Amino acid sequence: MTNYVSKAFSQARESVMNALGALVAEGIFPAEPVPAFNTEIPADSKNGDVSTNAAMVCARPFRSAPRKIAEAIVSRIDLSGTYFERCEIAGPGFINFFYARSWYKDVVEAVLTEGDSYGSTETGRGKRALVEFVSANPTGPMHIGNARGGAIGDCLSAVLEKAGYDTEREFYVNDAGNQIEKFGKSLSLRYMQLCSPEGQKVIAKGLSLEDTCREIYGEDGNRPEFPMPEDVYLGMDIIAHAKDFFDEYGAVLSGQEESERRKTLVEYALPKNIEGLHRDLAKYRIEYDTWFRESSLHNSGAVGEVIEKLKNSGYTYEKDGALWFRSTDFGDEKDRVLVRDNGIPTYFVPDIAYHYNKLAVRKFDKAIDIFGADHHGYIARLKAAMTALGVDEKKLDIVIMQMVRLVRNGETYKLSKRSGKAITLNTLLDEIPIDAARFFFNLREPNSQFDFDLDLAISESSQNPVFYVQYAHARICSLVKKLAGEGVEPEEFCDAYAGALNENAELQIIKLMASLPNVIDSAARNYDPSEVTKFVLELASQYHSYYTAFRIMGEEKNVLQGRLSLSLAVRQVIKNILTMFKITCPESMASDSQYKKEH
RNA sequence: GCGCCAGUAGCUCAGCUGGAUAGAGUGACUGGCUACGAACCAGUAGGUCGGGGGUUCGAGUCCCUCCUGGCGCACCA
Repeated sequence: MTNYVSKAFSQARESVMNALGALVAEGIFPAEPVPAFNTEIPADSKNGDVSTNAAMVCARPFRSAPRKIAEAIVSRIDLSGTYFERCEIAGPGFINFFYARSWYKDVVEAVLTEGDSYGSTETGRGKRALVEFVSANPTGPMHIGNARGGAIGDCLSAVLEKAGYDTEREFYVNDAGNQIEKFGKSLSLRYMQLCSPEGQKVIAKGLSLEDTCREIYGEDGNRPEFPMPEDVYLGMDIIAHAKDFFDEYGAVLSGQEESERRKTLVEYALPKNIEGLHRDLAKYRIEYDTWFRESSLHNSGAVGEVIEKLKNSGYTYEKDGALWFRSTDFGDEKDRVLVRDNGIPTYFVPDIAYHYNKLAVRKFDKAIDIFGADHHGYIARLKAAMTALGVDEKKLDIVIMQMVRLVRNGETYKLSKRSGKAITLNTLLDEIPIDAARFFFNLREPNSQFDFDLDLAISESSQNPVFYVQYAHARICSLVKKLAGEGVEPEEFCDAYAGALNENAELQIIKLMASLPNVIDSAARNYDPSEVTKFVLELASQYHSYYTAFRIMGEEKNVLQGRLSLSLAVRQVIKNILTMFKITCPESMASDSQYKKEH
């Protein structure tokens, strides 16, 4: 798994350093330490394939003009044994290196021989990463924000895997605490409303579930006859659970204690909801390694232990009957309550126990959470707690994902879970292709807010960039088939074929493909899968352009085989990326006539 | 008021640790299928990189300040 960009970079740096060493030895330059200098790929290929600013940063210590230094370096530089055929001075003092043919040949060969594993790196080898994402409350269906979080989390996991990390995906199930209390309260209220005389009247009509709900509660689920308190869920899904239970067991719970009724209803509805989360996420092609239950932390005593550990750490105190964590000692804005004055721990405590479990118990080298932007204030206190517990907080990384604003007919929707009016993940996936959703949500970096235009996503999903990439792949498949029909099969890539790749467009494509390992590493380091998405879009774009400008069939043999090998390499790279993102990689697109009929 | 994130073409956004002439898509306009797939390509038009200071060989990128927008600032999760 050679990285040809990195290899060329280090060759360039080494030859510059050797030249500088010689110049200093000859007394031409003072024996000052060489400052750190950059090696980079210039934006414009006219400025070479690899460029360094070494001469410019040496200007000050050597007390000489950058261009003069560059000239001296170039006069002493030895490029034999490197991938470069020459170098030259340009602009204010850049030294620009130009690849020899052997570099291009080796890159194409590497893509073809490494095949499905091309692009993988060993950066994270031996390290275990845990990515926790979505972790939607099991009290209701998932919404469009979870769709973004799911796509980002799953594709980020894939990026980390490519970068060599032993990666696990995890869903944290909040099956305990206040949310569940609220869930039980909501279920109980709805159930009792169904048992009431007004409810019974409607049920007697034997309508469908949906119509029953509308008839009883109106469109928004909140009719004045059935007032609902502030702290309950109003969504139709709650009503549906209550109705299902009623249909199965009738009014058996109406005479029971409120707490008993809530418990029974939660035990009835929660597993169904969790099953629904599994189902919807599987449909979205997300498979978790672990579904971690919050309740397990309570049952195992881990929550109590964490309180003890924090007390022993000395970073807690009691005030107003509550137990506080001195998180300001670690840079948090204010201290936080761990245990309320009523003796019940806040949500913070099981969350500390959970992250302690990830890092100290299960010993992951990296624990990565995908948070919605509304939780960003939570990061400081969580890291503070890790530090207080003696866990290296640098192992905990939080990716902040900005909220999705839903736009329909030019209007923005306010997502409200309480009212139950949010667009569910399931609805979204019914309306737009999964390929498109997974790609679309990884088009921008997580920490950028963007509008999700539902009209656009539905009516013009064929314009989604994912089709552009898939089309490039299908085109190459089609080309290979066509050639096979003419009796032309791809042959092993050799010097003669490589030598026929002379067009600038061809060399650019090869350079782009060579950078995939760097893109993977960068995306893993920045926790940003969109870097990979942008890369594959750029590759598809360059290939489409190339394909239109140059012919392959009917060309002289070396040219034909050279271009065919290049095309096969492009196809391989596209396939590797789409596959890692769990996006289908079609060998043919729907036929043109069929496409036009549909649009 | 305090904190986090952002402001780049009409719209949606790229722009890697400061680098050479700021780029795509989309919309508008103009061309290209008897052609390896036109879900494609080529071209034209569109910019005071929110405003103002500063740092240096060099700033969309770093620092300060102001303006605007999003999100937070619970003994909710």
